Amino acid sequence: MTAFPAPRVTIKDVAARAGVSKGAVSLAFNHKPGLSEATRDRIFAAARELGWEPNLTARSLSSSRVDVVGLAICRPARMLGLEPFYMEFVSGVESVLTEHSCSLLLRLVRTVDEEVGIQESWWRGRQIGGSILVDFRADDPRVPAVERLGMPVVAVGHPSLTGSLTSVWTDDATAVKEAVRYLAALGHRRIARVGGAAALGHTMIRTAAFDEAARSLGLAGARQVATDYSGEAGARATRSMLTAAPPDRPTAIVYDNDIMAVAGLSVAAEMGLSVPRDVSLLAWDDSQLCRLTHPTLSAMSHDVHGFGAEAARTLFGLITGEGPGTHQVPTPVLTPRASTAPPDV
Amino acid sequence: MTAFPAPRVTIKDVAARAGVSKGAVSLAFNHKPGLSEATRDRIFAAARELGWEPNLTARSLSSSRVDVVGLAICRPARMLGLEPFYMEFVSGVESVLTEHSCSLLLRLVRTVDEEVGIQESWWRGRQIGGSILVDFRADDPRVPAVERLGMPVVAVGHPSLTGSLTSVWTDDATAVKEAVRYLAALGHRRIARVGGAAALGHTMIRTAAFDEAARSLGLAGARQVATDYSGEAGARATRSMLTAAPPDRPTAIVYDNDIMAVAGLSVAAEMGLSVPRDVSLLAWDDSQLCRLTHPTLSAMSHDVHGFGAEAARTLFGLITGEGPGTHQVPTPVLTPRASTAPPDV
DNA sequence: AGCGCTTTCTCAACCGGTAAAGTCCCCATC
DNA sequence: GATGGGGACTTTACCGGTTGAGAAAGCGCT
Repeated sequence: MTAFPAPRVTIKDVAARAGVSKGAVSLAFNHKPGLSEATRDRIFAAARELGWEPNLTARSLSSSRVDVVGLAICRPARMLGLEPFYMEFVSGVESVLTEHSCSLLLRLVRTVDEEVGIQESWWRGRQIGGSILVDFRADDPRVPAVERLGMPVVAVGHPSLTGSLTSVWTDDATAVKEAVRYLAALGHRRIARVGGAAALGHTMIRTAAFDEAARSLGLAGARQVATDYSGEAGARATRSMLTAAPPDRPTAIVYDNDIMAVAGLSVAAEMGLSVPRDVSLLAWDDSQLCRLTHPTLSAMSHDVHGFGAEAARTLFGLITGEGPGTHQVPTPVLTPRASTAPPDV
Repeated sequence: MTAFPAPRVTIKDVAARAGVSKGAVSLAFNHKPGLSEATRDRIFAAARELGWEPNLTARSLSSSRVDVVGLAICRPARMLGLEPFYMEFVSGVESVLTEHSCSLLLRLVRTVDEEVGIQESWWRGRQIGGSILVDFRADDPRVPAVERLGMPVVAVGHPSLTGSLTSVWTDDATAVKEAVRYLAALGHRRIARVGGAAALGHTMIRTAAFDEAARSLGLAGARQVATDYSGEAGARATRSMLTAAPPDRPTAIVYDNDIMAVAGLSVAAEMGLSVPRDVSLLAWDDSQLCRLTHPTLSAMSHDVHGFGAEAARTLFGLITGEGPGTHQVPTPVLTPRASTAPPDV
């Protein structure tokens, strides 16, 4: 990719115009002491007149700072488009990056291994100053890889999955238990859960928590399945659950995201079941979507934007020398709407 | 943002290990002639052993190539999360970038003016080799700005909006007319349209096309409103349209995206109206969402992934010296599903 | 043996900044 | 009146690559 034939202005031009050395220009633009107000002003004026901004490439070469952070997301494109989660997460990340005039390098990948390669390239090629890692799985290959590289990263996931990496996480287990307890308190005994991708760590955590909650509440009819997070999979899972003979049919279903819950809602409608009379549905992540359906979807709400922001903040802390640690963001809370009610006995 | 205290290996180390000069290493890694097979192999072996990859920062400094393209998206974060369009678009862009080992610099902005600033900074700071511009409006300030900068960009939008910039566009006007003709052919006379943000160029184009189609078909009851693309706005618009007295009430509604169509569907349900018997609904962009509702939503389908890919391809063409031009991608086509039917007279 | 031509590498300048060390000048101090 | 200490800049050496101008070596040919 070659540059356009545009006469680009450099620090030298600015220095010449302001009648100073380029060192002085550098000092001025980095707000370092050692320049008089007058000179500083002259330099800024010259820069403004010439439309100059420091070449970040050159800057990071000599100062070995890189004002870019990486984020690779690994999900099939088809699914990504739909999951409100990521865009909201990204927007949270950006909100913090912007304050530090830092940019986000985004990459969609197909596999974790591909991501490992990307992250290595980015880091070795000095393209990024650090990275945010999402979607951890058991024995995630990214953990040893980034440890080996000595690359600053914040891992978005439960500390049990992220090894020694600094992590930002939300207490999914507690949230799942709250969801189950809520449905049980409404009177539901046969509660089902349509989970996300089985390989993902937080799915495993939620699955375990669901089992535990069901056991501790003595819910014999609890069951759960893993999907791929897609609406189709959610619809399929719901259909399969709701076609069971009534004594086995769940009276409440918890979904791992909102897309699947929406799909579940329409499967219920298609089967002539009324929500919440015949079956209660509870979504996860609570994007705008949950308020757009009829009935509106009860959900475990989660400040995804804030989650992203916290991840970015933590990354900055790490890069500027704070030690590693784990940062917990608020646990998703139940937001009851119209899709949950006591079972119709 | 300072680098970690990691002993990073440079081209010099590789050269030393392979017993050659750094110029030789550079030749090898850029696949340029002038090296024997044997040396080339030795160099690659040394690089592999040391885990070296060329520092892209240094490379772009000396070669003035930048393997990064920019994309700034201007929509309130709240809305972004939901619109499947962007993530799908981005994934299309990425699919092409990846082939060129190029990365995407993403930024979410609040206003066009902010975007102008970002793009200027990116370009002047040599952060990007070019940019993809989306969401054009009338007299868009980005057009003169990037022309002045001489920055390679591809504008995603109708040529009438993008001035002299190379553009990639889809024929929304024809698609709108097809939608209206289809509904009219079903027998609808009172057709409404819930449009997107009025300030956006493609909304204006669709609005004009809708008017023209209605006039040419002699549909007296056609009407349309502009919204902000959000589900809430879609719900509000639908509610206001459907509460009109029956002789004025539209029997079919076209939406500018799928989120609003989903919202419209639930408003109909909430009002006790049956879709498509009492009212037909037609969505736009046709993401997975349209197949998840009950009834499923008829939609104007659009290969958004391919749209993004074409934009990226065009940008590469531009950067590598192809002249400007306009590239049209396929017009959205009608995909009838269960939400449209003849009106119930 | 001498000449020209390749092929294969090396060398050194340069890209546009940063940063540490150095220069100058002015002013206070003993 | 010499000394010292800052402030305000300038100089210069990098950062880690690329690039074009040589240089050394090998080879065919007269």
